[in-house]
Amino acid sequence: MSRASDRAYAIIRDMILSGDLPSGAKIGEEALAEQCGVSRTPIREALNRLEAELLIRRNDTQRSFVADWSIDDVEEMFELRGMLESRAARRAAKRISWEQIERLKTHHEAIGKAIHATKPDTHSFIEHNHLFHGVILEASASAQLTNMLARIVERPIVHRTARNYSLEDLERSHRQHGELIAAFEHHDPAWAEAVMISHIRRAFHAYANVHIDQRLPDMSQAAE
Amino acid sequence: MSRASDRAYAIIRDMILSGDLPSGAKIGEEALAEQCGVSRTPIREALNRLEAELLIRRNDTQRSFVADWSIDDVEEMFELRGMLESRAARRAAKRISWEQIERLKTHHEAIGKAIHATKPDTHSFIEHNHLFHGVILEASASAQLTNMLARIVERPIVHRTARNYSLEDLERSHRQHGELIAAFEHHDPAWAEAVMISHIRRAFHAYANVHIDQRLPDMSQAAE
DNA sequence: CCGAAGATCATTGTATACATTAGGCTGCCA
DNA sequence: TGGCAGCCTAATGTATACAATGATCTTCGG
Repeated sequence: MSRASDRAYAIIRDMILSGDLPSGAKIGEEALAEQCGVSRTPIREALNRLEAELLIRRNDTQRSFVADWSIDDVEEMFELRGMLESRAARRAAKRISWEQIERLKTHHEAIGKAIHATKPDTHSFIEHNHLFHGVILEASASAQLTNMLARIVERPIVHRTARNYSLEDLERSHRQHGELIAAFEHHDPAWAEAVMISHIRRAFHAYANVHIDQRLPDMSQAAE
Repeated sequence: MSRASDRAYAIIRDMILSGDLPSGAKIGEEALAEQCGVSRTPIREALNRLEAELLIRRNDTQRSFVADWSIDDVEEMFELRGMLESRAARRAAKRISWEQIERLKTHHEAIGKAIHATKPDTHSFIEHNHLFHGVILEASASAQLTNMLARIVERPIVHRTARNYSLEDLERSHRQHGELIAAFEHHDPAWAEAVMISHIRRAFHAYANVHIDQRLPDMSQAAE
């Protein structure tokens, strides 16, 4: 997209993700325009995008606020992501090319290095993890899945999840990626789908354990 | 949303749905502004919304075109809709109130009347069908499901599907709605989910039979 | 003293003018 | 004659000014 509105989008999103703009905070277009150094026009475009991604809510009179995510929202988000990503994996398994599998392996190795550095390189992990899933989405060849998942993956929780992974979590995630690659090499949709479901659900529980010690959600309903 | 940008959105969407703007047609902001009687600013907002709904595509240089939907895209759309709506139905079954069930019954009756009028009232059918599914979405109490389905339901194919329903299709749809209400009255998530899946898949096949006589898609893979 | 109504202020919606950039046309050169 | 280069045109991106609308504060009446 355009330069200014993209910058504004990135800046505002980071302000929300970093907690600089706390949940429920009022968002004024003019104030943001000043902070971002652009006019209100690109700010408005950025706010529309952020609203579509549910990072921002608007009250009945179009005033914007930072959305607050309850634990139930987070759980629902992970489940939707699981549905969509597993479906993408199934489609990808039928269509993925050897070139795409090679790229998966490249990111897979990079993640391995990031984990086993003297100190785990979380930033590199997140980066290549994102690219890894991006290749699968590309291989799924579904504009609609891509469209929907794009809105989910950039959300606060997904970022904070990986940041709080233990070494064990990181290694488990890495192993699951390896399993996904194997499923793709065999072009086995059911296998890829199953691994992906497991992968996302594991991520949810890693998040839940860190962020809500007091409440272990009853998964018997949700996970079924 | 705002008055002018909403009107612009509705006008442009109708131009696409009616085929006035055919697939692949170039979309110029200024030309549309003139046709809609507003300035480019609300037009741009409308185009962003339509792009998010995949009714419009943008090339690498931000120029807009009417998206073309292949039969595979349509199939994928129905499957995504099935996933999301069945999930909404499951959630709704756990949470739906008697007041909401009453509203479902109201729309159910209205649909019945629309079907059995001297000449089936397609417009009324579509309207109350939309409201019926809207109540379920409301009862699901998931902002994220609502958000995602809102983008899908307004798409060209969904509209054209009902328009081409035979009397038999209409009655079958009506019966399935009745079944859904029963599932909700018993607060049975599995039942509601199953009926909804069947409901959406039936809609897909009704669409496919009308629009592609030449190719009956191999559902063994997709439906699975 | 409390409540309601009106005015003022703040914020968002729209229009227009300007900047920037991609695409195309024409003319020159090989 | 074909291809490339530079200008020209058209379309999008951004800023700013203005309009409309909702919120808040003040004041007047009960």
